[in-house]
Amino acid sequence: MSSSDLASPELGRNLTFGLLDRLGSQIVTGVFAGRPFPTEADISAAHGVSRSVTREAIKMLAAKGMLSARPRQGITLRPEADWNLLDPAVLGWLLQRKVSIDLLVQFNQLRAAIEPAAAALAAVSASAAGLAEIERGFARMVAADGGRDDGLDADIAFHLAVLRASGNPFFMQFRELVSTALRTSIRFTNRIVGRSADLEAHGAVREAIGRRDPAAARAAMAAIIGDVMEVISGHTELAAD
Amino acid sequence: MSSSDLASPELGRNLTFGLLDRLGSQIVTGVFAGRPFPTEADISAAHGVSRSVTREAIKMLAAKGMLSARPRQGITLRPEADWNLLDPAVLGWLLQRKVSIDLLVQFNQLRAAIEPAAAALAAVSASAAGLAEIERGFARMVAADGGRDDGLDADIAFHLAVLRASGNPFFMQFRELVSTALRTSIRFTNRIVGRSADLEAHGAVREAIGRRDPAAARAAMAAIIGDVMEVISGHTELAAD
DNA sequence: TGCAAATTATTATCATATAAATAGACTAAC
DNA sequence: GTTAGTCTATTTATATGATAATAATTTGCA
Repeated sequence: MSSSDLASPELGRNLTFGLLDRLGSQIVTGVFAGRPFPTEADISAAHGVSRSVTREAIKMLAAKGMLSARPRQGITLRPEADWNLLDPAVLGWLLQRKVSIDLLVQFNQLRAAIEPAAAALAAVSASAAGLAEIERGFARMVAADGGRDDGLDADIAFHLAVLRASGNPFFMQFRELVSTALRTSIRFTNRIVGRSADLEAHGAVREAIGRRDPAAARAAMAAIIGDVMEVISGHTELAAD
Repeated sequence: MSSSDLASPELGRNLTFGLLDRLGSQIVTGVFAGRPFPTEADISAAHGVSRSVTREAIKMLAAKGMLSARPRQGITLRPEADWNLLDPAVLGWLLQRKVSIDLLVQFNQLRAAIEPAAAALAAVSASAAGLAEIERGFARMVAADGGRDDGLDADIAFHLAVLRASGNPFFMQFRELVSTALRTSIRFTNRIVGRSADLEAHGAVREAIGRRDPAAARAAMAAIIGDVMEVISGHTELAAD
């Protein structure tokens, strides 16, 4: 029932965040799909909390584009198109609904758009600190060398370092999505992080950025994600849902 | 003092949303930069509203990643890296701080990553309805033909249609950013929407998507944004801030 | 000094009362 | 019969006061 570890760690901190988490999950999993959304009073009663707690949770969901409240009309579910999907909490709830291949494909389509561009930008404008962070991420991947536990974390650290090195704060917004995609991909595909081909590809990104070659950095990053995408689509028929 | 027209239209609907808007603006414009964030009681007093209103506004800002509240510790400003920059409201506040060339460049770097990818996806998988919407957007641009008022709206409609036609809901998250970037670019650069070269470029996107040619669609969209970027950087030295 | 307990400042929660907004029904005027 | 106005019921919006939980700080003690 609790949300994925991706979502903000404070989701269960208190009654309000707990209710937020439960409602967010329920909304995303379609519990309120056909029927009218319950009223403030109903929610309070159903979850055994005061109106203040309910109202604050509702307001948070409204801030994420999921609900809207008006006098006499009540609380209404906003269309899915209005949800702030890149919000880490929403992303977390989304994974409870469907850790489907579909969602994974959509994640990686977005990664395929963002990460090569970030790599190219990083090649042009990464600071020394940014380059060092990329270097560290790669070193960790090398050290983890294959199936070790740290391999995935190192992989994530590397990709986040590239996003950060782009210098564009909007690109950093995708860190949760990228982390999630990597964590989820690996679970679904049993891909071995750090296997030689993968390591080589990451090395090419690191090298191109260090060499200040945006085109090569872009291409190398695109290759990494293309590989992932290929593995995923290879599993499309297998995985049930 | 009121937020940009981009931000949710309901920002001034009631006391809570009004306070949300004012606090969001103040935070983004750096009013609380050096000093500790005021307490719940201080905010209530300063804005002449009850604690409920204050708490609900605070909770909404927390939901957008901007604030965090804990007993005894008080309300704290979260680092800018945690803000949900793609949230339409945050985006709106951001434009009040600095409608700077910097921000415009960052917007268009993101557009350059997203929109060509969306165009390529649309070429592969757009539905008939999606194609029709793109077609309508382009027709509107042609009809507006040059400096007419509808030109900008038509331009925006075209770009949003491509995002939607991609079929990936995550790409649709960028509609506010794209709309804003287009509206802002035009104000900053006096670019004439619908001038022949621009129209031609948009026609190329439409045609490539219709022809189901992802590579051409990607290239044509990239060209459009490359043009905008060029005009913007041409103004980099001119605009003061 | 170092640890434990008391203090205190602040948010979290609850309960209750009143106000405001609005959808929908009803009514009256033209 | 259609329009505009009015009423009413429902629901959220706002206000307030009391209590609980939390954690930083201070105090007291060994």
